Amino acid sequence: MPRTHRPSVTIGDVAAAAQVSRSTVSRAFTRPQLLSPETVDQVRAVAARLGYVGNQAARALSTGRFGNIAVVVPDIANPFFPPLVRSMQLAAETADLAVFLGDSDESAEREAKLIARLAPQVEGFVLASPRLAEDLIRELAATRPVVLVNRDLDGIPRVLIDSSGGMTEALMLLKKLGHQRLVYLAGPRDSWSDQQRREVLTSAAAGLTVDVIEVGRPSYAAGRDSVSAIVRSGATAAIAFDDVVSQGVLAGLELRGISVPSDFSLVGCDDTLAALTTPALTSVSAGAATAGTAAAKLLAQLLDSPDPSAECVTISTHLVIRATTAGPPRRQNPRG
Amino acid sequence: MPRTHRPSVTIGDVAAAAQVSRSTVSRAFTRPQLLSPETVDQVRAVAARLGYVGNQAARALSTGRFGNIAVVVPDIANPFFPPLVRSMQLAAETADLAVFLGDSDESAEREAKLIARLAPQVEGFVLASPRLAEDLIRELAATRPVVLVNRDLDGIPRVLIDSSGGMTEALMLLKKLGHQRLVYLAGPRDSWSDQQRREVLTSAAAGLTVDVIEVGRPSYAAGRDSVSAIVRSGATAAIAFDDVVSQGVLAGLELRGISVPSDFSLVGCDDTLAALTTPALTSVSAGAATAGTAAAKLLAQLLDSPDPSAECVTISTHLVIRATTAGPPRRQNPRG
DNA sequence: CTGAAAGCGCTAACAG
DNA sequence: CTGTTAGCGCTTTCAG
Repeated sequence: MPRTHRPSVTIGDVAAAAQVSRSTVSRAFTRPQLLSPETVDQVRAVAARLGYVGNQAARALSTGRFGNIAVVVPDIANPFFPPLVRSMQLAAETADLAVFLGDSDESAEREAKLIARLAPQVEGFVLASPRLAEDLIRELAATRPVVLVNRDLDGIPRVLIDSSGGMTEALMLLKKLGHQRLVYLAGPRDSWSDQQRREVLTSAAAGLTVDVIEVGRPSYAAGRDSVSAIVRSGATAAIAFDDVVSQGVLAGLELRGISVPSDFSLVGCDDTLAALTTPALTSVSAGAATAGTAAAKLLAQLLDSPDPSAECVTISTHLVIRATTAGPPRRQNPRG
Repeated sequence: MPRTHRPSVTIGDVAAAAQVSRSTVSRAFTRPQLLSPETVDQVRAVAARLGYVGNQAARALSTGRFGNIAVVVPDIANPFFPPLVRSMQLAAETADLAVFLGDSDESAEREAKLIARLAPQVEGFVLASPRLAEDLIRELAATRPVVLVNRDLDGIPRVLIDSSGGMTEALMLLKKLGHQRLVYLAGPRDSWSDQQRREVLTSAAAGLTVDVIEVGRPSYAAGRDSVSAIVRSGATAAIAFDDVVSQGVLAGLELRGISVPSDFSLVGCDDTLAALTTPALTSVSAGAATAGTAAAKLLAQLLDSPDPSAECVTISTHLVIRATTAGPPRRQNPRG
């Protein structure tokens, strides 16, 4: 039955070359304990020589395991995610897991579609900053292992980057420097990170006045355009939802001749761009890479033994002080 | 033979319930034209009622088609790649293709491993800036459709971002501004982009003197550390292999009290960070997103009809002039 | 410890 | 138009 011809080396080829049965080859990889060490070595050597790579689809058909996971992010072009995805992929590789990437374009609907499309070939999901409704996530998680990143759903394994440490430090620093009034440039409302940051800032303000300015989808332009509102607020410092927004603010400030940090202080979040720019930004570190590794490991472990006890790993943050923070200007308002 | 039990409804269940053969069920989904409309409707109705979802692995095993492609990049954390990957994934989605992501960590060896691992579940590859040896790429391309990005291998479909336009413009601008001596901060030798840029700069120098400084793996630190060599060269302007290096140079320059652009002019490449920083960088646009879309479309088309004529789409570049370029400093110190 | 044989769920000739 | 049949490449009882 001649069909689509795929010239790849199969388990049969290896078996023939090694003069053993197919089963033996199979066992050499999946359950070497059942074979004599010499056989294992020999078979593996032959396999390596031939460049044999197990056909995952066939394996999956037989075992129900695909050896694939999917990571879906709202926007891979957002500098927060690449390190996350990267470390996840590297960690997945050591568990011999291949990874699908889904970019939902910040849309819950597209996220759902992606998940549905990927689900039949995937053993588990890593959902990074998912925009999906809680019940849909729970529904998915009932089906197969799901690890959340930066979304706090009780009972579902998750890794959370806890901004509160860094945020509090930022608050303290600003206070110590003498600022009294600041603004938070808030991110998307359905982002857990934003909710957390917002809460820390408004509840633990430590005697400072902090106004919230909504910038919507975090972008450079959004940051730049928020400057007039910042100036209007009379604040002498700002904390931005992320470094991209922060850069935008920096640009907007320069445009108005307000210089940082002498006239105005600025703190970003995530430390994605912060170290790479001039001036270097003060920022709350995020450890996205750490989170990625943790998520992959958590998922791999879940696949091995579907542990019902949902783990939650928390990654703490701290403030990295660079060049954009200083005391408030002498005059009451920076060029009002 | 009781094995891993997967409670899912199979084609057989549908066939039984609908009182038809398995083939009929199969055809109802894959080639409805071959069936009477009533049969199709009936089968589909039963399938829907039972919640039947085709098993991808089985389908793939039988047809050799997975509906999956893979994109492998040297480093997804390098800001050049996320927009590329993103647009590719979005384009792939419209062709109903799911995408695997591989990060080779700039290693040809890991790249080969990833490819081998992914190959059995993938219909085609997009290899972005592959570090792999030419013969290995050709070997793979003989097996299945492969689209290259920024690697120029005759006979293999590829999309090339042609820097020469932008580079030449940069040269012209710098010349017009009065610079006479500049340096090129060169990237990795096995990068096609670097080779191309290097050649344009050294061959089309238009009467300018251009020295080449090797920075190795392009990074912020590499750029920053190259500043002493730049100063030593006596150049009044630099073109960097990419924006990350460019940012590093900017930082290194500031550290020495050399200000940009009044004392020194700087041009980056790829326009990845350039617009997001303060000061905004003059940079050669890259159109990574355009390249991603083009690559995905090319691959999708190749999958439909394995056209032997290897297409090569070229994306042209231009210079985006921002704040880091100006004329060379005056010989004498300006007044006071 | 190793081989033989029976499928996993699906599709694709090939009849009828 | 529809059923029969023979696998895709792998794992896994079950014998030996």
